[in-house]
Amino acid sequence: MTSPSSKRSASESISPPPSKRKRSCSPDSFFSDVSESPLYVFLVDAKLNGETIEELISLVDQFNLNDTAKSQTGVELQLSLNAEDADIIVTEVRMRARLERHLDWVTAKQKAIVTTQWLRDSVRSQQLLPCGKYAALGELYEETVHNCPENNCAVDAPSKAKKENTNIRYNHRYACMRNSPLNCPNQVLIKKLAVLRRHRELEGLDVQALSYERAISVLKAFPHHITANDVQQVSDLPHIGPKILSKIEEFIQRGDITECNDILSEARYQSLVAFTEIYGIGPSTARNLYSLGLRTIEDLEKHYKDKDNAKIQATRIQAPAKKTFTSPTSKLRELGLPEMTVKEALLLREDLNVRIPRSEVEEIRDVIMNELGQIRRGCVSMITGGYRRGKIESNDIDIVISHKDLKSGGDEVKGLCATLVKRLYDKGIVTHVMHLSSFRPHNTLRTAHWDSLEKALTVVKLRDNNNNGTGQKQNQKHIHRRLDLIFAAPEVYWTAVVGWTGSIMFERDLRFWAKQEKGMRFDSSGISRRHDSKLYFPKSEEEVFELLGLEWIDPTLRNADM
DNA sequence: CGGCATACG
DNA sequence: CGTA
DNA sequence: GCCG
Repeated sequence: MTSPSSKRSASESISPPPSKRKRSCSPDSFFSDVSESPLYVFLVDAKLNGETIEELISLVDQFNLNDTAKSQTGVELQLSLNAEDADIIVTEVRMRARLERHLDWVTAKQKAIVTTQWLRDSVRSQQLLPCGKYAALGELYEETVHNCPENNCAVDAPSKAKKENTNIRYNHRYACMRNSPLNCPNQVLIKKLAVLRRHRELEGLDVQALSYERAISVLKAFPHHITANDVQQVSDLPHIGPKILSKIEEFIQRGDITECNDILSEARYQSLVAFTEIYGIGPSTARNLYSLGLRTIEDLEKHYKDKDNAKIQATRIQAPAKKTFTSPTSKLRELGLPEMTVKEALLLREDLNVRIPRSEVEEIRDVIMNELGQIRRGCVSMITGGYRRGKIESNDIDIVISHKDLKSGGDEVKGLCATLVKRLYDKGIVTHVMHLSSFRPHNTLRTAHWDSLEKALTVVKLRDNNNNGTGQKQNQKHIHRRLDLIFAAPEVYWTAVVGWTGSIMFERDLRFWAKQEKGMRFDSSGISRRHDSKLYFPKSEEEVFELLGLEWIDPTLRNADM
């Protein structure tokens, strides 16, 4: 999968202007007579095995033998021997560099470049389908749509000089192949769809919630404001099906979505949203509390008043008496750290819902790393999460920590997580520890993973050292902040960085892509091959992407969530 | 019609 | 189930 | 709810 020879750079090179082979749009083509000039199809054999090639060739024959198909489209298909003379390029290649080994970029831009699925579906449906959904390269999406034989008679005249083609990777099926900026031209629409998504999630309709999440993610990468003219293009996007498209159409027409307003006015929705803002209360618990008749945060406070030592996990209403959960208490208790209770989560709620400016994220990082420096030398760290994706304000702070020494570093960081957290707690910097994991003992049964990651989910509050001796209470500068510390062995540092940079949808699709298309397993503590569990240790973030066969995407373009 | 990320407590 |  |  490495490309040794053709390391041609991104510059457009040499080749003469390719013969502009434009299909005729003469009125003749509208009659059911098959036009004299066939539609030329070029198969890029890269990544196709012999069996697939045979299949594709026989599909072409099948199309030509099908009278319905021929009369509906008015063309025959003809395999082309070179890309230049073709109208449409069929390929399984998904990346520019790889494609450029088979045809030059200037030519590519004048063709419709589609996946093999386009051919399959076109033949099956006996017509030439729109290319948008089948564009093989996101980078050439516009060109593919424009050069698609299906529409090149219809939409030629008003071809507005489309220039804003710099953010072209937006139509891929996987979020990890799209450029998703922090803010996009369709934020208003997305915000309304997010209400539908949240509603499905709160009501336990996880699968529908996921669909909305994906649709939102796709729209997040869409490069321009959607108007009535774009409906076709939008419906061609992946993960936009009939249901969600109809919502989008409603929004285009009315500037609003009825179901969204209905949901927002539901008392139940409002309560569930409020409940789940408390750390440790998710959709299921929220619904249970609601069914007990509780409606407001005040109701919750009253409800938890007596049993104020209730652990957050104990909030379940219908205890499934069968399973006796082993108390997840042990680790914290060992270190003399108090557990998180609902009561405390309620007290923290206000603070934790306040966004954290970048400067304070850095301030906290500095304090933490200063403390760490006093117990271990040679540690390295990176702030990941929303901060790294460029957010002006973060919900929490994620710091990935490792050691600069690739060889001895694993031992250097082993156990460090608990040690550091204990120290920070004793100093009053860490006020709460919601979760603390240590190195798992090597599991000989499931050898796919080994011990490599420690993490602590904490709450911190920095001291306000603004005392001028009078002891007067000034405005408290610092409030409680959520801080996640992730300790990674040096070999998996970059994997952890990618894994903790997000966004969530980006991560899910990274793993999904790795599984579906690469037979790999990705988790923040390692990358491995699925069939033999061979492990990989990328030495930079770029190498992580390369290993997974992905183009590197800048962290600020990984904002695939709302 | 099955699958949808993955792991841990 | 909740969290990342 | 959408995809393969």
